[in-house]
Amino acid sequence: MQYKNLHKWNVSPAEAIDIQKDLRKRIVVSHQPSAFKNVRYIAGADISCNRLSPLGYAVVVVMRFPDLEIVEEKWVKGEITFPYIPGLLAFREAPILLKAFEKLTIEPALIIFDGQGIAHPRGMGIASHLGIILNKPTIGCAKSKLFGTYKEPGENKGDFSYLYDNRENVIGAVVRTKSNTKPVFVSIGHKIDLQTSIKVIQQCTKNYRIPEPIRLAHNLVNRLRNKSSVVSHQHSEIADS
DNA sequence: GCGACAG
DNA sequence: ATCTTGTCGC
Repeated sequence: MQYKNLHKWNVSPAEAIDIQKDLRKRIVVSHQPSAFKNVRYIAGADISCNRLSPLGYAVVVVMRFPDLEIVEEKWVKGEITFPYIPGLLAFREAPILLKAFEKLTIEPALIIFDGQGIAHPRGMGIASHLGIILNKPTIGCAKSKLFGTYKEPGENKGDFSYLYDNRENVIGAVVRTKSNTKPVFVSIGHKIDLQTSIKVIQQCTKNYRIPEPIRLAHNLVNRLRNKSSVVSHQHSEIADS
């Protein structure tokens, strides 16, 4: 999968904020839900990092839609250097995620990210940021809130409420993907509308709170990290003995 | 000054 | 996110 480098990543937090403010103007908000009637492939992406080393993994899983069969999985191992700073998640995760996207041979019509889209202090969460760079429709689906106010949605699967910024604008939705379970925070990433985003998230959710594309990406990234920790443990045992 | 704060 | 033990519910 191809993309254009729009800016550098090894920047200071202040420079990162300037980049986000600049990219904000380039978000495309779609108003045509019907445009996704013939979606064939949906991707989910996630990373995993070790507390002790800068080495981490990134995974992209592509699934056929709407049957959600896995059609491609790509992963990379690499350094994750930028620290986690609320509001600057993309600067930590995007560089290694892009390396995984480079390996994709199947072009997904839509990508779901584990994090916010426009439901962000500067309207530039990781889903919007990577949507612009990859030039693809994207959705942000986070496990918790970063920004905005909302009322708790109903307790049944399918119930949702809206997320608002401090001027009463709708910036996302709080969606109950599983009954009696914490909701997820859905927002537009790029080139999509909120109604479609909610619908896609619901159609990608089976028996778990987290929609399948990012749930499986998360699973794989953790399997990779655990596998490598077993190997290094064996090495240390050999060294100790 | 204080609380909130994706992963 | 990661680490980490038991515990509550479907």
